[in-house]
Amino acid sequence: MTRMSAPRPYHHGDLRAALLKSAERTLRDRGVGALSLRELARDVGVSHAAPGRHFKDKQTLLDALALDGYERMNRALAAADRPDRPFEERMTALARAYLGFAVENPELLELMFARKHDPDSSAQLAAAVDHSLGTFTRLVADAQEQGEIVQGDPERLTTVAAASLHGLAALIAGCALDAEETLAGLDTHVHLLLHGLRPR
Amino acid sequence: MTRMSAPRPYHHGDLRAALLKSAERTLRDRGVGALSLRELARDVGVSHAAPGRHFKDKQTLLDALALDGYERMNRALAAADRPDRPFEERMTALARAYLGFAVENPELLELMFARKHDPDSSAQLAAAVDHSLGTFTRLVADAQEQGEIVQGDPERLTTVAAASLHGLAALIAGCALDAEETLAGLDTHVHLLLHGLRPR
DNA sequence: GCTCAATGTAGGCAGCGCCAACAATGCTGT
DNA sequence: ACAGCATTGTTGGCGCTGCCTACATTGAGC
Repeated sequence: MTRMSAPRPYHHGDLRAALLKSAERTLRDRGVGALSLRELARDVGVSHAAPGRHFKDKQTLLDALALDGYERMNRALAAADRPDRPFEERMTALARAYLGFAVENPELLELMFARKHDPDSSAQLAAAVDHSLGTFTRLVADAQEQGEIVQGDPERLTTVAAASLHGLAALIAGCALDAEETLAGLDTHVHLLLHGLRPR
Repeated sequence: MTRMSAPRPYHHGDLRAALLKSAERTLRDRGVGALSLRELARDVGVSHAAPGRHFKDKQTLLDALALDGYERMNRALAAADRPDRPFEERMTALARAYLGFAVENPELLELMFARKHDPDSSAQLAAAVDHSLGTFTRLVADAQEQGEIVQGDPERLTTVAAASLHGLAALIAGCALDAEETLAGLDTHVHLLLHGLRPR
């Protein structure tokens, strides 16, 4: 019995993961606008309705991509943190990790910070965001304890730092800033953030 | 001759403006994802292909919306600037103007900073971005001249300030920050930005 | 007043997301 | 062992979309 090119068994085995992987690649290569469930199904080699078994919605798939993005980013942030180092060094390392992720996954970042999410996913996404912010909040709290930064509502200080970094990321993603140049000047940027724009 | 409810003349008169106006409303009410050229045509009362006479593309219409957004934003920034005032006051006023615009036009802002633009529009959009940044660059240059802020590459200092504000805007747009709360704490935010996080 | 460019209309095409009906598969209890 | 059933994949179809082409109407310039 010659069977030509071993047809895939009726059941894929791990279609959900395969779809996410393929979607992640398309997202990176051609942007979120080019993502289509039907093309995704073709790429993976299943019928056009198969993805519907794993993602009730296109939005649900996008949310799953975003969640995966948060998990990777949070791992990167955790790996970059050096709690035993002085504040500025820690902050710079975290900034580098965050911006590195942003530069390499601009479309994904856009998805992660998009305002539209399925209600079912938003709880998990909110938790992931909290986890990311938590890394910075911990840093701020530690630094306040050591007297390395000013007192005051730690949440506000975290916001100042996070907004600065996220702004850089967003400007890079929007091509308003050059990625390499920004990364090269990141130490100075963080220094200015910590020491202020006013002369001392 | 009774003509019932005076049918619109064959030529609309200013279809382009009408389309942009209707699109802006839909964008604000239901987001960019809900924008459809055909629905737009129905709303304005023309045939489904009429918009194509004024916008070669859907992207071209989005770019036109973004450009209009920049013009309104730049007017708001220009109106808020008070060149005769001290640096911190000027910066706070600009920050308030920018964030006010961001809070009231989150979807539009997303469009303005989107990475995908038609090549024909991108020159005008780049000019509009430069105009926006120019307001801040001028502020930084003035302040350096007065010795109110540190010396150094003014472009870098502008980036620090712009990234911070844009980050706040993006976080608000992504619902990661509460709009009113952020606006209420804006003075403090700018103060921290200027004076740094480190104790003096 | 004729001509022509500009602008609006009608119809059609392929692709999309989503849905419902059906088919193949593998798990589970007896 | 195998019947029953939930899971997962397939097929077909609906209405929508953006875009294209051919045609109709209009206003402006000669």
